[in-house]
Amino acid sequence: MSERARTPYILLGLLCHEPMTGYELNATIQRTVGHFWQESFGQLYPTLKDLHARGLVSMSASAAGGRDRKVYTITDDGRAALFRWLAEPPQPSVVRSELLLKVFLASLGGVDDLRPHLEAAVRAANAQITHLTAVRAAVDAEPATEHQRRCWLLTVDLGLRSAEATRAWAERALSEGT
Amino acid sequence: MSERARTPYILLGLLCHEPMTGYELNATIQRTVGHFWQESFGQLYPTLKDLHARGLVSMSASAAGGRDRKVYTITDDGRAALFRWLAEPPQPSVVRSELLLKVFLASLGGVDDLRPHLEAAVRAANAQITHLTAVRAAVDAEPATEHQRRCWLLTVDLGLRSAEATRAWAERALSEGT
DNA sequence: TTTGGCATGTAATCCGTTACATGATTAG
DNA sequence: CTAATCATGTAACGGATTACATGCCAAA
Repeated sequence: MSERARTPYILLGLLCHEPMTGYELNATIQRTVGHFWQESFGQLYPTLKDLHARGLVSMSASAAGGRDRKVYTITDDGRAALFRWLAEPPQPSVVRSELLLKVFLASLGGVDDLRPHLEAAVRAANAQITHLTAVRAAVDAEPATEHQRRCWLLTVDLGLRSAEATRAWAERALSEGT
Repeated sequence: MSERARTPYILLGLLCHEPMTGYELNATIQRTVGHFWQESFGQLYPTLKDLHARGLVSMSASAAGGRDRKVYTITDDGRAALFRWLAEPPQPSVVRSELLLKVFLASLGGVDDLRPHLEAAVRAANAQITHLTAVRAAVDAEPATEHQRRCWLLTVDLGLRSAEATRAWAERALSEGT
């Protein structure tokens, strides 16, 4: 398993809760950590295959009713690998904001070019706030321990703070006439 | 020029101000937009070559004193391509926070594993705030128009707000005992 | 003289997305 | 019947990083 790949760990982490298919893993990722993490099937399935080859997950295929279904279960080795990774300091995320790049370069041209971008940013931030507020409400309904819910809410909370910061920033920029 | 590549535009944008070498472009990127954008030489030099092949920049090589030096200047075509791109709605940035992933998965294991990560996040946010405060002070010393400075400060401002939001979040998480 | 800054580039690798390809089941 | 959901995968491509390779100039 390569050093920099992180897809394996989100999969191992979710499989720690319960065995799942690749399809279900994808849905769970979107539902729980979708606001700060995403995977594609093109990445997910090969990683699952690799994890299985390395013995970090076990797999039970059932072509029940003709529909393919491969349920993956985490192994002790998988759990050990996950916890080793969790203890390592997280790599700082690479930020690359196309919005800020266009804001920076807006000094070159007409100011009016910037307004639609900022207005879109406000709309996006509002949508994100709406979404995360709904997620926050939904967390309580989840069948999980108090501790699990608190960790999850923590991630939602930073998402909300970031979205609110972005909204406030964009609104101020708009009101100042850029 | 491929649809998704954005490296060409940061280069064209900076070359709009003044002709530069690849080496100088890299330094300028770090100094001005380093807090939300970064490039590597491995990406920069080939892109410059490509831009030249497409006539979006012109190049004058001078082996003055034995030291290689290729100064790139933006062309009218380059300026046109840049402004077309600037008018397009910015693509939302892909966020993938390893910190939040570990926070989310911390529900699985010991709470103590999370503390060092959060403390590191506070330190990183503080360092970022110190850095951006210095940048903000330095912008005034730059030889640029008022409008240019305002656009630049706008990007610094969002960086500061984000860093402050992250710091407040991490400190609260720590004080709540996770 | 040696370190650090200036200066340019290539090769290997890789993580990841998008598009493609296929098919069963279920609800309306 | 048909659309949405469940379900699994491959191939092509691509942007980007890292490591490698080279060499001059100036200052300490």
